[in-house]
Amino acid sequence: MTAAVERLRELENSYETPDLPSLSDGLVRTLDLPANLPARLTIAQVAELVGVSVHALRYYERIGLVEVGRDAAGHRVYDRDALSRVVFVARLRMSDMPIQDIARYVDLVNRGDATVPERLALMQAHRAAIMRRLQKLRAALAVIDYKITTYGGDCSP
Amino acid sequence: MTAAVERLRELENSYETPDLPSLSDGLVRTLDLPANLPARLTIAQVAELVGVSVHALRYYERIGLVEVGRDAAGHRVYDRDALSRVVFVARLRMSDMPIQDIARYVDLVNRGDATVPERLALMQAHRAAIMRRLQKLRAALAVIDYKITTYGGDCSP
DNA sequence: GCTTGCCTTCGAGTGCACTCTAAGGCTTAG
DNA sequence: CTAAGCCTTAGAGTGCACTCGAAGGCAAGC
Repeated sequence: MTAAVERLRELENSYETPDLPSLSDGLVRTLDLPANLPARLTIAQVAELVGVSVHALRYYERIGLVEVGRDAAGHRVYDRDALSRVVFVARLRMSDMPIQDIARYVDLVNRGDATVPERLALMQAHRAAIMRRLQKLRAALAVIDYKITTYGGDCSP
Repeated sequence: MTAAVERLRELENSYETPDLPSLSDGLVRTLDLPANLPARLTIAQVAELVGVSVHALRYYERIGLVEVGRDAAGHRVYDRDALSRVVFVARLRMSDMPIQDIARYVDLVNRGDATVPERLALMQAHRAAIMRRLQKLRAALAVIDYKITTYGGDCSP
């Protein structure tokens, strides 16, 4: 558990975590859920915790990304499992994975162990997409820095 | 001119250009336009060169991001200026700057030198946005790598 | 008992950035 | 002469990912 967190930090640092203040992205940047969380959360609490809107949470449920139970009053009750799922989905969204791909992945998980290779392939493809995105962003950043430092402020490339 | 290109490379490298094959992003990653380009290009040539669709180019013109001349037949003629502008816009889009912000910037440029500080501020704000985006992507990448390496393939966070 | 404030559903609406369609014009090749 | 293959316009359509609205349920506080 703590080892997992350490490994995460390690991986994260190996990609040059910058010196900017690390914005709180809700739970999305922790690997294990905090142990002191209540076992059953309301939709508002999950939204706050994970950093997405309640609207988005309901939407995720509607399109089948998460299953969430209900209490006697018909209100959603997020248990540990549901919270895990939400955090997972939020992470993938954070890296711009299209909802459709996330849905596909979730579907594969629901289909059972036979789909493991396909899931892995999906993740690896997404990893490659993130790498490309990073590359482009870094290039853009370099251009913008060039523009800022040399100054000028015109519209030339 | 060559010094400028060198400086760009330098900046780019200072952000750890990864070892992935650098995708051809049209002209968007070069600082100076190649000298051997024809002085007047058709919309299709610009689209090919810059890596955006002709539809997008027309759209950019329609919303006022670029001004483009016409030939006798009413066809668009992109001169050096227009091409510069397009490359500039494409670069900003590449880093996910919203069209509205780009339009604002272009508008400031058209307004003249008095707007220079505001333009600089806009660029700096955008730079900060890119840094945040990079940060999030790196974090997401770390999580995904963790998932891929430890394997498992489930939906837990 | 009523207001406040959270929650519910379903369906419709929004914003962004294109993307495409329809109807037509010019130019060159066969 | 005509067909191919570019281009033009205005306006409508698309896909994504939410986001909101309307109408109503339930529980706590005044």
